[in-house]
Amino acid sequence: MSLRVSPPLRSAGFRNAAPVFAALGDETRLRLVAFLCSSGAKSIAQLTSGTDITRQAVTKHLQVLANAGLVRDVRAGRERLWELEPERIEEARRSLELIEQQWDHALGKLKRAVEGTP
Amino acid sequence: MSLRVSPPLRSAGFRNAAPVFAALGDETRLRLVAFLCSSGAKSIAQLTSGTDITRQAVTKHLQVLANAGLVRDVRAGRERLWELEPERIEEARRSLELIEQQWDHALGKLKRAVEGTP
DNA sequence: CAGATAGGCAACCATAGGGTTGCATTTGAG
DNA sequence: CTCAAATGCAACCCTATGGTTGCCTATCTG
Repeated sequence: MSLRVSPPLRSAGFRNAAPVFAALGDETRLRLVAFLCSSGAKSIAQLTSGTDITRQAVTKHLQVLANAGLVRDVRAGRERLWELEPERIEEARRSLELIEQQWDHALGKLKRAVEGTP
Repeated sequence: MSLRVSPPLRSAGFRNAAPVFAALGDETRLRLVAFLCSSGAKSIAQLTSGTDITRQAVTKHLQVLANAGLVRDVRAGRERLWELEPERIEEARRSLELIEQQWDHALGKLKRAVEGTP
């Protein structure tokens, strides 16, 4: 056994999902994402305001999110607006969905049998 | 603006999702999860075999996954079997779903208008 | 019992990651 | 033109993290 993953998971380009999850695996970044997704494009200063961390820290976080393809920047005059890139979120969600499906396929039958569902 | 997230996202206990994403944000751990989800419970030795890393490294990864609630261990004689805990996967998936919904709510109208959908 | 198999514990190492401070640069507003 | 706002760049700090090696413990199996 070589941690060989079953075909459906492999074909899904599962390994590519790790950087996205890693980017989402920080509370500050998760807040940034949540904020951006509900409020549209914001500048760095706007995103920093109300936080207890520095503007540079926020910039770094945005950079991480950008490298993961979760966010995109748009220059607007002297400010730089950041907005969400929902495709990657969707990709990540689908990856989790695939895992769940695989799980159901491998063990769900037993579960269904126990629960008495035909 | 204080990175104040909108009510639906807050009520979802969004911050709790960060550790789960962080745990999934490593390729090795992602493989472990994928493998466990498709093959059921495995011992540490089984999970290590076929990997280029050490058994102790695998143990550490499993510990991280366990701390995030993604996996659970069951003692069986002299070996320790690890199995997936799909609830957290489901939680994480729902978090992403929420973000997407929020995004659609905030900007989807514009999108739909552009695409000519009534 | 003896040996091999499965795992636990702990120290140690190197690098990445989250944050900060300090200063330079671009650009909108008077 | 001048100044303040919005960023960019870079060095630096500390801790977390992925990984290793070495050794000890538990437990099947013959």
